Amino acid sequence: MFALVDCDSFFASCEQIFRPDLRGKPIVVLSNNDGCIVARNRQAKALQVPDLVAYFKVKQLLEKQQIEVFSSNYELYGDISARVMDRLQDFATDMEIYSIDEAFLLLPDLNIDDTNASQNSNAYWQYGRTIKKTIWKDIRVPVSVGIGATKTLAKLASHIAKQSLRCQGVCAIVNLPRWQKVFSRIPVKKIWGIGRKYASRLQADHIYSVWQLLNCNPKTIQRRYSVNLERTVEELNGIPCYGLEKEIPDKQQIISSRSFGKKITELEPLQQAISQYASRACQKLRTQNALATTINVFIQTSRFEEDYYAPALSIKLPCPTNDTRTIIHFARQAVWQLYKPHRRYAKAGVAITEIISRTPQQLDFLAPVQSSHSENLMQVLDTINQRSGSGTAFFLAQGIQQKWKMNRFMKSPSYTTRWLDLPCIMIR
DNA sequence: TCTGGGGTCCTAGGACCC
DNA sequence: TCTGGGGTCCTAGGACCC
Repeated sequence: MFALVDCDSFFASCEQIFRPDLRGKPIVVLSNNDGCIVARNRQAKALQVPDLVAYFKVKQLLEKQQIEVFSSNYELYGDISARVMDRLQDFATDMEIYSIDEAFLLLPDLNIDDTNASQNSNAYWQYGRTIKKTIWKDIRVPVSVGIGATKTLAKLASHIAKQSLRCQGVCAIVNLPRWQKVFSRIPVKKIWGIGRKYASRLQADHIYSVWQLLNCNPKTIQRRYSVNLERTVEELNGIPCYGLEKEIPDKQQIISSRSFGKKITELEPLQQAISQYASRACQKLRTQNALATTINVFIQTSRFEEDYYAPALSIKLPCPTNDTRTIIHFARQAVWQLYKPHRRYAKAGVAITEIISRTPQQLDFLAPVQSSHSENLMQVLDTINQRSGSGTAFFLAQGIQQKWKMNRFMKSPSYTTRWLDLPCIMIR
């Protein structure tokens, strides 16, 4: 049996750990730059605060309802997540960390009588309750637990666990026929793997509820929709199509992008921002010991304004590399080409779209290779940032960070050409 | 004035070859 | 010049997830 353990409104719950006075009160957490709402606790949802809505649109509502608002703190959330995952290990024979706030657990055999479905279901429910109580007791994070024979059923169970108060945060789907009534009332779009588009196509075919989809012929579904949806139908019937994915696979692409707090119209700040993203992407690249062969650079004005301008440029690198300076160089060049003046840029980013692993064979094959000087410099950079916090060591191309006064550099006419790949270390 | 930041997989269609 | 089938590879776009 699989269990899906899902932290309840995770970011909000993390904030509450340090603000126990806010327990039972409505709170929301905002995205980067406080752009929009990314997490709401149960009380905030009850007050009709919508998800992923622009902050400015609901600011008044939030103030009127006295809803506490937090800027996001991803380092903190990562830390709490690691503690939750660590604790969950004790309850599983195997485990997959699915996202920052979710994990699939393969449950141990509970040694129960297979012929007695209701006893069976109760045993799993009790087990789920123990998980929930333990995580709350040890870490003060509320979780929901869904249990089922497949990942899709476990997901569905966790949805039911969150919806119904009677579940007390835990739902075990053991004997499918008993769930006909409940499944008939749940719309298909609540199923893992079914989004807006599939839901409306299914609706056009008069398939509305989970129970209806469960009773469809998988092969028909495959022909009419896709193999994925066919697998979903199988999984709903308790036939596993997906196992635990234990190993974290190396990323096939790495994206680093941000919306700006304030719109940018000038070229240089845009290039500094791009340099910043290029640097982050390279850092991620090096942690998986890989090299980039192609990057994609994009800049965008706001989608919400007229005359939306969102060009992108894909660049094949002359040789595979993970040297921040090289990627910065090409990324800046791309921005220079894409840039048009008199526009208000709202967002930019760098994506490393083609990645190769840095195996010895690859390096032999792919000459010329990075110099050892480059390797050493990147290692020093990463080590400093690991030990002293990210952003401690960087390149001048990324712009002068924090409160640094580097007027002499910045005002020099040759600043952009001569010192761009100069490494800098910030002294705190 | 202010509107997230990541990812994966599948499929259809075009280019090209025999 | 037109007609035909079978196959692979690549890419863009669509759909989904958190």
